[in-house]
Amino acid sequence: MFSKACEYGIRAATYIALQSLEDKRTSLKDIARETDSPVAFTAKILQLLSKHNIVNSVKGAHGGFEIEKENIRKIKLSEIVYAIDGDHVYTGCGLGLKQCNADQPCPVHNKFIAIRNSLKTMLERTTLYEMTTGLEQGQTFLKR
Amino acid sequence: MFSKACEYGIRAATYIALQSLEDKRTSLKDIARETDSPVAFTAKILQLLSKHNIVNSVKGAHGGFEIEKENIRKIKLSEIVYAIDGDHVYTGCGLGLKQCNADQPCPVHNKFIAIRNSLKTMLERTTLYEMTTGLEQGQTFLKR
DNA sequence: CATAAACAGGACATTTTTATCCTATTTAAT
DNA sequence: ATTAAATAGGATAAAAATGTCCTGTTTATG
Repeated sequence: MFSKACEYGIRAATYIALQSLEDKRTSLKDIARETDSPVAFTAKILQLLSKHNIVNSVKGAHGGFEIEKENIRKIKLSEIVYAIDGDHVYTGCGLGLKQCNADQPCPVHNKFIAIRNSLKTMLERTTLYEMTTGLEQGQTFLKR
Repeated sequence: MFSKACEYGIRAATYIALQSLEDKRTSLKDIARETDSPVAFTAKILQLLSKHNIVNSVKGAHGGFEIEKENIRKIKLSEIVYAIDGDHVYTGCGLGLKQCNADQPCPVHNKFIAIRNSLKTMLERTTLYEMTTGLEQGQTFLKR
């Protein structure tokens, strides 16, 4: 569904959100450990998320990553996916045709549209905040 | 959604089905041309589909690929996807966790399950025959 | 001011996916 | 029998994705 980079990105953003809710800034090292992701690769992805203003990065000693509390309930999964994987998930043809639309559709155009729309809707409706609920109580997990 | 190989595979199988409905056996060369796919790569994919008994390959002069007519209405898209991409589409965790299930779910487990189930159902319900309708009349396309 | 902790980013390495090439084998037709 | 048209399959190449390393810069703190 998503690239590895995107999977790591969602997990990282979720962990940062969880920490930010407790006013804790968190370091790359911690993020990678708590999401079971490769450190240096995660660094690249966080740079991306930072450039897209999804996370704030703070340099220097006591630096790290954080998300403004008020944004945690605003940021949607769709924004993270878009920042990392682009809009391919939403727009690309299921059979890989370059040109595939209502006028010149592939044989499964409409069926794929339906699936993709539900995926799109889901991603657009799911907030980072929602992602964090359950993590504290060990009901959901970001690694394993 | 699917790998390139799988996209080519679905397009190839659909074209072969279309030809087989008219009792025409079709060659790799034709398939690749009519689905705008790389010839040699398509050959590999057709070997896979042949091993999975989705298409029949006939060697030698006047050889090529075909699908038994009675099977065209039986073969589902899900079988083609499974032959090429395996079951990853259905089973893998949306956030890439190795272990993700109802007991130890990732934060979007249920939401992904829903999407994937609708994808699974769609693939299991769509037959190769259904893929071919519309191609003749230029209502749907396998290239472009 | 010096030091250590932390991110930024370029360069490089590895792995996977995609794609090509070549030779062998099969088979119809002359 | 020979030839030409096909697929099979191993080896190789190219491209993309994933992952690592190193140096530079920033910043809090002693």
